[in-house]
Amino acid sequence: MQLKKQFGRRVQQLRLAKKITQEELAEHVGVSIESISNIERGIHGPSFDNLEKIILALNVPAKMLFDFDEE
Amino acid sequence: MQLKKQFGRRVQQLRLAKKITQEELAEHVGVSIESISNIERGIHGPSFDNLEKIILALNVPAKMLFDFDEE
DNA sequence: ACCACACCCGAAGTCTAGCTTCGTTAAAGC
DNA sequence: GCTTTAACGAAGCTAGACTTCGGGTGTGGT
Repeated sequence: MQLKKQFGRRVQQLRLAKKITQEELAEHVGVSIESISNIERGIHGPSFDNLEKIILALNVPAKMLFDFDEE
Repeated sequence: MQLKKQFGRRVQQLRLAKKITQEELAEHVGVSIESISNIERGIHGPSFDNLEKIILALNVPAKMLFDFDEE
């Protein structure tokens, strides 16, 4: 429950750093914009396959998405 | 596909570092021993809720489970 | 004032894959 | 030879990831 929210905030931070919209990220990942919205708000986490796609779309090392200290 | 295997190996490494068996980890996480076995072999990744429980069970920061460089 | 954009937020339904329970096999240690 | 640990397959269940609908909010541009 805690982790989803922390992860969601991290996705949003890295997405904004890339200056792309939720819709653009959704297209790159291959999911709906609502799914990205839900992930960023911590409603639910991504599947492991989509986690990998998010990492590729944001072009960051995996551990950066779980590095909550350097927010 | 790539990520599940890397993640699985990392779980095994950190579990062995704690000197606990798959069965003990399974009990702490609250899943079956086969599920832990499948995760470590990269058959499937954990759900986000169980990912959080794995982090707690191994007592490591989340990013350490995705830090594949320091294997 | 109006429109477009970006996003939040439900509700309700679909469906994948995470998880389970069976069973078998095999290596390592004592 | 017994026990422990873990790999591995198959088959079924189910939670939750994901979807589509619809409505709402705030901002910036013209």
